Amino acid sequence: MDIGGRLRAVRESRGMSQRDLAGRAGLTSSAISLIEQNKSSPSVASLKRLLDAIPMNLSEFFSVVEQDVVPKYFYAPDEYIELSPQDAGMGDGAARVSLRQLGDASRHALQVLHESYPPGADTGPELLSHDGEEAGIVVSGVIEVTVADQVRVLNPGDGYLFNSQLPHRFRNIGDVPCVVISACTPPTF
Amino acid sequence: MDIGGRLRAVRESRGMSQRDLAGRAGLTSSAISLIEQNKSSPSVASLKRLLDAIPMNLSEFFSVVEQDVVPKYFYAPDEYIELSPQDAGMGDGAARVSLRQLGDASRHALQVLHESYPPGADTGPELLSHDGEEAGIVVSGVIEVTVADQVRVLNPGDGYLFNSQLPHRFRNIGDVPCVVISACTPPTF
DNA sequence: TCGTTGCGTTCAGTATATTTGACGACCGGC
DNA sequence: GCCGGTCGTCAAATATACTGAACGCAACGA
Repeated sequence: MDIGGRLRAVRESRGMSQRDLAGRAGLTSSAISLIEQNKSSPSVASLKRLLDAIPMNLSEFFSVVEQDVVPKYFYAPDEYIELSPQDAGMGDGAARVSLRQLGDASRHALQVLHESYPPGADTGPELLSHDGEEAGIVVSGVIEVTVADQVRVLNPGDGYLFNSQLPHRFRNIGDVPCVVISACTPPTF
Repeated sequence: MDIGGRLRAVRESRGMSQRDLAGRAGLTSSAISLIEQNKSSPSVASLKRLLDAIPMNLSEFFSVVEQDVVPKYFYAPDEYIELSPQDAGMGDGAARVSLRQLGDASRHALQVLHESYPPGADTGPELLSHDGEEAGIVVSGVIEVTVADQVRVLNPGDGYLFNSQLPHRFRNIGDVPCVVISACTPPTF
């Protein structure tokens, strides 16, 4: 939790001096100096004023991600990571569901999956996970989705978007596999 | 910036009392009471101790989105919001690109798009945006993607995943439209 | 060699966050 | 009614963040 180092990096990347930033944020350069040396821990109110002056929001500020040494941006189908429905918190009825994940989610803020549900597949009520959000679009086939107390049958082109904390369930009620491309943030498994 | 209300909501969703949380976080319940009433603005150090005890990380804490009164989870194709390539920071070569967005991204942490690039479409080098990440999977057609100094041609099933701060560009170099389902976090336009 | 300008840091004093200890309100059991 | 327990809040004391005025340093030009 190197708040000071992070603040200094952000400030310098904007080409501001401590006094510049102090002026815009309505603080003093002394305070910024102490914060950047981790000699004081700013109140949220003060940190927000600093970030407003940069500008950057608090959520961004705290979600620093390391960059790969040789960054990898592209993935062929056979490079996807196969996830087990179990790890994803799905029930026994989802044993044959294919979950293929783009890249290494543990190193990213965004998790994208290529999901294929065979006919009859049923995730069962999934365990609650993080505070993140989940969304997806149906590419082919038909799937019944339950979120909290709502049930809907989604056709190709339809989508869903909800808070991951809500109980949710996917069932392929058709007779052909259903392919869905989905995204979560932050990664939940 | 209702830090207090947010903290109270999170604490109560975990079924903790102020004293419970105080015990686990090494603070006192009085401090929590004042913070929840927005009568004091916690230092980042204190807030982190509180969130560690919940547990939740700072980034998640600050990326709060309002929940609809009657929450909407499902979207038909005609309910998608049509975005203009201009607003997305794309160049003139992308005028005919179709960008259809799931839900109202300004109220969510996750933005999912159904994108269709006609033959010859070219976004040009896109403007840098937030600190978030961008990812997607090609559904049909062929597209050339440039990220920083890397160029790749992606076929159906291929995907991409990179930090939104990197310069990036999409070009449909085939002779049929290319459909991509993409996700960003946090929403950038 | 100066004086000036701009940088980050330090220090004593002030404002504010946090603790300690107490209060009233509520609830279930007797 | 009257407990014992738990809840959130409040008031005074203490710890800590922040201010305002210094300091030392390096770069630049007269």
